[in-house]
Amino acid sequence: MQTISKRISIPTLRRLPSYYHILCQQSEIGIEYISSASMANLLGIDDTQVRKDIAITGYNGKPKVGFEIKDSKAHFEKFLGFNNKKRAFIIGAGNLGIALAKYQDFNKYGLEIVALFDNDPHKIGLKIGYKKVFSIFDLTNLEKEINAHMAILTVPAENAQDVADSIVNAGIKTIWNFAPINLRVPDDVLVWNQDLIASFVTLSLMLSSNKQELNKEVCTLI
Amino acid sequence: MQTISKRISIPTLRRLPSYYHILCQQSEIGIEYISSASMANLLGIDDTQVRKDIAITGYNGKPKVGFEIKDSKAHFEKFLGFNNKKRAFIIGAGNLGIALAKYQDFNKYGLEIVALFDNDPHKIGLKIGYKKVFSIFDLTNLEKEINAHMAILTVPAENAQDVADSIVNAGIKTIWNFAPINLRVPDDVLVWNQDLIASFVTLSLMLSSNKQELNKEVCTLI
DNA sequence: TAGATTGTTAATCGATTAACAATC
DNA sequence: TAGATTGTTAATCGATTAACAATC
Repeated sequence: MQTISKRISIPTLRRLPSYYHILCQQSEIGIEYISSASMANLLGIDDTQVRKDIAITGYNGKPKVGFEIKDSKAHFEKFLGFNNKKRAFIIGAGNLGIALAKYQDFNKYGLEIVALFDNDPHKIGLKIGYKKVFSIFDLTNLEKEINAHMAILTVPAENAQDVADSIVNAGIKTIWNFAPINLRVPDDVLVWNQDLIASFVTLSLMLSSNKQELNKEVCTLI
Repeated sequence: MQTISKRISIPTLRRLPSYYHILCQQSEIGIEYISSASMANLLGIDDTQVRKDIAITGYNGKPKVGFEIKDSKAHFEKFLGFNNKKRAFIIGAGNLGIALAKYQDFNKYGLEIVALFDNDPHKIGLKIGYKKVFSIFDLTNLEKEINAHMAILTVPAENAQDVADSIVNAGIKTIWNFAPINLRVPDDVLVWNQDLIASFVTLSLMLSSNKQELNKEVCTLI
């Protein structure tokens, strides 16, 4: 298990997966080494940033040659915790909840979706792939049994606060929130907002207000 | 039409939708005024930030009372461009593409999804709600006819670069990219990454590395 | 060796927060 | 009026970028 000594800033944490994506892409085309300058160029950022970010994860490049792709890729896989599975419940078996439940790739990155929950009697008992849809009233019991690390909240905005309360009551401490709403939760619960509406609105603001500056800009929304 | 004099920073742009969410919530419970301190408290940020952010959109609060909710809500609706419809194509009629196509709320916020595209002959011709699935080969022609403002890319990572090339060739200048991959596009094309895998990875890094600091923290991922 | 690229320290830049006069 | 809250200027903080010695 990796021990992180220095605190890693959120901007850095957000960039780490991008480096991993690049290492994968380069690995596939059979390249052995890549420089921080190449990575920076692909991402539209500064090369010093790349070296600093990678350094803080505890990996070292080689002067003169750069970063060994296979080796650093393996390092990232360990550091990013792909083998350390996090169990999650999806709360809300609507279109988005089902789409996320069916998204196979999550597994490769350490996310194991174990079940779905809904309040619609017609949905309870259904199977999404191998994952069963349970009644929201069974959440507390199943959490006791399975001890999921997080709840992925994909219910309509109107119900999101009530459902968040149930999640908190069930003892789950992390909510990945897809509802376009500001949840009120106790201090020890982490809410990670993934508001696609806000994301779209921000994008369209960028388009209308900052158009002249967009060239060469690639925006990451994590 | 709103004219923006000062450039608005991306962190500010990302916070604007949150203020709107709060105004909506407060409006529903019938409150007339809200102070920047209350909003800041709900979002876990500083109240000066709230006042500065709102000021830059051209709205003014009232000393002693705060921000008039109905009025500022209307201001935000105009400023955030909800009535200025942006037409979009969804490229990739998989689970996620279909979920987004069925998401009614986008319309209220100015996003009009007009059609879907796929390369699977079994999907071409299907209707998702009122939206038809076209062949990816029809993209250029339909873009000439409809002039969509953006492409929402929801194909598997393996095909994302090829499909992005088609999107660029069709003349679309904005890509909202849900594929977990770094796209290469010409300088005049904006890529807005919405990589849910990277988002999950960042979240799990937060959980493992910064656990002690998470209290009271609410994270927005836009 | 010379040249390229690293890791790291110092400088810059910009965002956040503090302080406070202006205002209803 | 007094008190609360605003808008804004100044100070702080932290992230990004520049500079450069160390290294293979």
